[in-house]
Amino acid sequence: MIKKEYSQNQIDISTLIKVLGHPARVAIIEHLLQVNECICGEIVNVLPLAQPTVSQHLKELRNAGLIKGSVEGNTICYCIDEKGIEILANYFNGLKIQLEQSTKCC
Amino acid sequence: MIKKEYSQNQIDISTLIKVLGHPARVAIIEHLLQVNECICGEIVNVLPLAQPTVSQHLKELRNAGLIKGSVEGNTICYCIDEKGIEILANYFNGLKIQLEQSTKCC
DNA sequence: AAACTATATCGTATTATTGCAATATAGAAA
DNA sequence: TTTCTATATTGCAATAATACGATATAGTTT
Repeated sequence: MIKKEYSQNQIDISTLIKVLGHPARVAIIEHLLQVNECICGEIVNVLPLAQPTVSQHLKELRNAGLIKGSVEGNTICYCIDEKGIEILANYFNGLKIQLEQSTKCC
Repeated sequence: MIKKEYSQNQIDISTLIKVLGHPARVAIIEHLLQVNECICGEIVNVLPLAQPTVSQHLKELRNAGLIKGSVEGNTICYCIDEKGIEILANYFNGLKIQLEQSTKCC
């Protein structure tokens, strides 16, 4: 019995991944990618969700470092935080490369 | 009010992403990557979880197309399914590339 | 066939996530 | 300063995810 606990990396990356494990948050990222930046209200209009729910999803994305929001007077302008996306892209690319180098299995 | 529903792609990719949004399932993938292939029992020994729980996580990974399991007599040999990993790697790499091509924001 | 081993499934308790109405906050406009 | 507009927060109900003991299944060994 080895019974290792999860490594900090495993916890960190799964926590980050989890944030995009919801269609609303994927839709937000994809919308921001299309329009480059937009105010919160636009996202509320685009998604099939009420304003408080969108606000909640935006908060999670922000906490995770996947989007940034900057206050502009009355409104808040959101855009993608490249760093978060890059961490994810690098992680999965790393897995893919390791896979390519390993021998075929069962 | 535009209020679009999620696209099928958004639903599919978020569903796939979600499967890796748990440290146990990340740990399983990473272990399989290290050892190339192994029987279920080994994963039970490595993770800090009871056998039924591991079995459940393996099922989810398998249903999502992230691992494959082949029966070998009494035991089941699991290994990574490259296709699932590749879908994820490609998705995030696509986001990253689109980001690099877009202009800086707020 | 009886006992053993490896894995899966069932049932269920616990906890986490999601969604939203109601409300708070804070800047903008009147 | 009142009203309006944009966003956040609170409280809570509904649902989903997680973990595991108990048990089922199926191959293996004796």
